[in-house]
Amino acid sequence: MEIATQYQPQDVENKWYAFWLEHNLFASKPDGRKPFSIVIPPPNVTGVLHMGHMLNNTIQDILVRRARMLGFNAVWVPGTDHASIATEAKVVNFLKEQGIDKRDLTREEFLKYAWEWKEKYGGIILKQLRKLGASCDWNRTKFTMDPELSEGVIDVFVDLYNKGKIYRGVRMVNWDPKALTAVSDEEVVYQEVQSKLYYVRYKIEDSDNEYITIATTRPETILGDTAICMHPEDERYMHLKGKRAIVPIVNRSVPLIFDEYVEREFGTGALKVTPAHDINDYNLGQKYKLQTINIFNDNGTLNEAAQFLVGMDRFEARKAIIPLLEEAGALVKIEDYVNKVGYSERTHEVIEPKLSMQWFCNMEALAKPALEVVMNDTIKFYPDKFKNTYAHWMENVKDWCISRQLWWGHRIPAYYLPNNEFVVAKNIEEAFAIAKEKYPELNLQISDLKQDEDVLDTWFSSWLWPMSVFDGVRNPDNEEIKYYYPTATLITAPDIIFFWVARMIMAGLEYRGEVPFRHVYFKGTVRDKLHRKMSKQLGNSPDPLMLIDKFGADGVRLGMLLSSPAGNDLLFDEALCEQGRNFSNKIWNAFRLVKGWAVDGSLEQPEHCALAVKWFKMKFNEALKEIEDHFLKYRLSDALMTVYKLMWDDFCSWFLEMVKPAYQHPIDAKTYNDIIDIFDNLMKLLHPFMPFITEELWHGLRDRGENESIMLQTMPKYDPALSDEDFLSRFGEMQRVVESIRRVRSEKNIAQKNPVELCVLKPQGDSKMDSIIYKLCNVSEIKYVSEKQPQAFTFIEQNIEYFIPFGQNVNTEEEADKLKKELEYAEKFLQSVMKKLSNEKFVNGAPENIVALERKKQSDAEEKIRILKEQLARL
RNA sequence: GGGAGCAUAGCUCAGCUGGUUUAGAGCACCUGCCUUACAAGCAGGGGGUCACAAGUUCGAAUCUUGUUGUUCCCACCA
Repeated sequence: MEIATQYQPQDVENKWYAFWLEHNLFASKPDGRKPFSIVIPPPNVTGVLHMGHMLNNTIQDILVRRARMLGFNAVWVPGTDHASIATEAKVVNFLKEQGIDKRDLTREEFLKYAWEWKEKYGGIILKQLRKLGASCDWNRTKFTMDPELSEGVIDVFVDLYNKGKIYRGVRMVNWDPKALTAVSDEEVVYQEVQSKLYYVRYKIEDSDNEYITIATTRPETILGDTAICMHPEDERYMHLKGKRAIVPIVNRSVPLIFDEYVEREFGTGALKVTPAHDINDYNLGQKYKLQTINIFNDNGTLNEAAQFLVGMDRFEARKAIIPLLEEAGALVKIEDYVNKVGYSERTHEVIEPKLSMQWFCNMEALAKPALEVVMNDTIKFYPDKFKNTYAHWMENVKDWCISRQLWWGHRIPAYYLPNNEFVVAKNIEEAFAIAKEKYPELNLQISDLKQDEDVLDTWFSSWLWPMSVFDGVRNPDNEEIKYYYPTATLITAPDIIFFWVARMIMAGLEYRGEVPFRHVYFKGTVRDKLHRKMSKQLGNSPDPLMLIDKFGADGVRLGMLLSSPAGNDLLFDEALCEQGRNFSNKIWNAFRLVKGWAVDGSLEQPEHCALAVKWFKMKFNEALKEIEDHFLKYRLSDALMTVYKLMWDDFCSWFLEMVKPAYQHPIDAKTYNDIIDIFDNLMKLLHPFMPFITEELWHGLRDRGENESIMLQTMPKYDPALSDEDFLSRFGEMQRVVESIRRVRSEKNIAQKNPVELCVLKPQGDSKMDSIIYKLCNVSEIKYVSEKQPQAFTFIEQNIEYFIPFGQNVNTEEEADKLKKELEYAEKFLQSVMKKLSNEKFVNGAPENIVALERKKQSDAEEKIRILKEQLARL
C-alpha cells in the first residue's frame, strides 16, 4: 500500500464530514441514556467566522464529541441570532448602496428586504463551522426570529407585563443618533478622546458687570441650559445664593442652584445644567424641578427649541457656536482636555443622552435568585474568578431598557387605543378582546388598535435561548425540554456575562424554576501575539478558512487550543497551527510505519516487545487518569498537552522504536495486534481534539464496516487496577540509562551505527530491561562486572556505575572536567541537605517521612560523591 | 474614583491544602544528524536569585502585609 509521506488533510476532512452528515451521526433524540446538551452561543445571522468563533466552537465540539464517546446522548444545538441593530444597520447600508432610503419605505417593505437579505446572506457562518468539524445537530438549527421562538418571546413579554415586571416610562436613555434607537448601558463603550474644555461666562441677572464662569466640553448645549449649579459650601459662590444668571446667546434667565454633586476642584467649580442632554443634569433637573429643554432632533441635529443653529449637526454646532459666544462676550478661554466619550457598540456613533418613552424590565426580583445559584455553585463558573464580577453586577443591577426604535426584531405586543391607553396581549385579536371589555364606552373596532412601533432588545430573545431551542417557552412540558434541559455547559466570553449569561440564568429560573446550565466556561479573547485585539482595521485577524486550508481543520483546532487556559487570553500565532499540522503529520507517519510492517504469525513475541506493550498500556492508563482530571476542571489545554506528549514522546519516540522490527523483517502477530489496539485507543482519546485524522486512521487500522465511525466508539477509561508503580519506576530507570548512552554517543560523536559495549558495575541486572537497551542503543553486549573499567566513558544512574569502554580514545582531561562538574554539583546539593539536617528544629519539628527523605538524600549524595571521587582518582 | 485578577525560562503557561533532590512543560534557541515512518523529522544541550521588601514557619514560588508594574470589570467630573 502506498501512503504519502505527508498528511494531506483537505480530502480527508471533506470526506469524513460528508460521511458523518450522511449517517446522521450528530443527530440526537431523547432516549434512555443520560443527556448532555450544549446550545451554541448564537452568532449574528449576518456574521462571518472569526478567530473568536473558532476557539469557542472548537471547545464546544471537543466537549460534545467527548461526551458522546463517554456514553451520553449528546446534542449540540446550532443557530443564529437576529441581532437587531447590527443586522438592520447592514440592511440599511445595503439598501443605500442600491439608492433606496429606509425612510422612504414602509415597515412592511423594509422587513421584506431584510428577510430577503437574511435568506441570501444569513447563516454563512454555520456553513463555515462545518469546515471546522463542528458536530452540531444541524436538523435542529434555530433562528431567534423563527415563528415558534418569536412566539415564546412575545409570551414572555406578556407574562412579565402581567406580573408587573415590565413597565413603560420616560427615562434618560443612551440614544444612538445614527441607528435612531435607544441602546442599553451595556451597549455603550467609553473611549478617551482629545477634546476641549470651554470656559464660558454667564451674566448675573440684575447686576452691573458680574459674571459667573462655567466650564463645559459641550458648548452647543448651552442653548438648552436651564440652571447653573455650584457646591453649597463653595466660598467663592456663597454670595450668589438666590440669584439668577442669563444664558448667553439665548438670553434666558436661569436659577443658580447649589448641590453637593458638584466637584469644587473641577474647572471653575460651577456647572451649567442641561437636563435634557446629560444624565447627571437630568438628575439635578428632577431634584430641583428645572425646566427641560430638548434642543436636539433624534438624528443629532439642533431643533427649533435651540433657537440658533437650527438644523445643524451637533458636532458642527459645537464649532459654530464659538463665534456666537465670542460675539456675546461670553467666551473666556479654551483648554485642551482629555475626556471619555460614550460610543454605540454597534454603530460607533457618539451616544447622545436623550429623554424618551421606553419599555423597561424590572431586574431586582429576577436578579436575586440568579445571584444565589451562582454564589452557591449550583452553576459553576470556570474560572471561578468571574463569580466576583457577576456578584458585583447583580447586586447593583439596574432596570433593563428593552425597547429599540428599530424594525428588525420582535415587535412589542402593546396596542394603543384612541384614548391613549394601551393593552398588552399576544396578538391584536386578544388585545382587541381585552380592550373591548375594559373600555366598552369606546365602541372599538379592531382597526382602532395601533401596535407599538418599537421592537425588543435582541437579548430579550437570547435570554430564552437554552429553553427556546427546545421549544420550552411556548410548550414547557414537551419531551425535548424535559430531557435536554438544563444544558450541561455554556461556552462563552466574559464580555457578555451581563448581557447574556446573567439574563439566561434569570429567565431559566423564572420560567423553568431551574438553572439553564450547570457549568459556564469563559474563554479568553483571541489576540495577536503582540497582545492586540483582532480587528479589521489592524488587519491582524487571519481568515479562519484560509488557515484551515493551509493547516487542516485538525491542525487549526490544535493551534487554537494549545495555549488557551480558561479565562486567559489566547495569543494567536500561526506557528501554533503549524505545530498542530506537524502533530497531524507525526501521527500520520506513525500510522504509515505500522501499516508498512509485514506480520508473521509463526514468530514468537520477543521479550522486549512484550515488555514495551506492558509498559505502554500502563503509561496510557496513567495518562487517562490525568486527562480525566483535566477535563473535570475544564483544563483543556492541559488535557491536550497530555495526549500530545503521550502520542509523540511515549508512543512514537519510545514505544514504536522499541517494537519496531529490524529493517525488512516481519513483526510477530501478538505484538502487532497489541500495537493496533493501542493505536486504536490513542485515536479514540484524540478524536475530540482532532476529529478528522482520527476517523481516517481509525478506519485504516482495521477493516471497519461501512457504517462504522470512531464517533460511536467508547472512550477508554482509567483503570486503577492496571497501575504498577514499581514496574513503571524500574522502566523509568532503564529509560534513563538509554538516555545516558545516547548522551555519551552524542558528546563523543559515536555514530548510532557503531555498536558499543556497556559494562555495569553490579553483580547482576534485569535481563528483561536489558533487552530494551539492546534494542534501542545498538549495544553489542551488556556485561555485569565487579571492577571499574579503565579507558571508558562513564556515567552514573541510581548510584550504579556504567562504563562504555572505548580503547585509547578517551580524552582523560575532558572526562575529568566532566566528573569535576558533577562532583561540584553533588557536593553543593549535599550541603543544602546537611543544612536542613543539622538544624535541630527541623529534625524535631518536621514530619518523620520528610526527615527520612532528607536522610535518604544525604546518603545517596554521599555515595555519589564517593563514586565520583574514585573515578577522578583513577583518571 | 471603586473593585477584581495577574507578576515563575526569550515567548505562552503548569506548579492543588507550605516539605519528592538545586522549580517543570510546550514553543523558540544552540550542537550534531537527510539513520530505512516522519527535516512538518531524529538525538543531545543551554537557559529561571519564582517582580521587590518585610513577616509567619524547622522549612516559602506556595501563607500574611506592604511596594512596584500590568490587565480586566464597574462608575462616568461638566
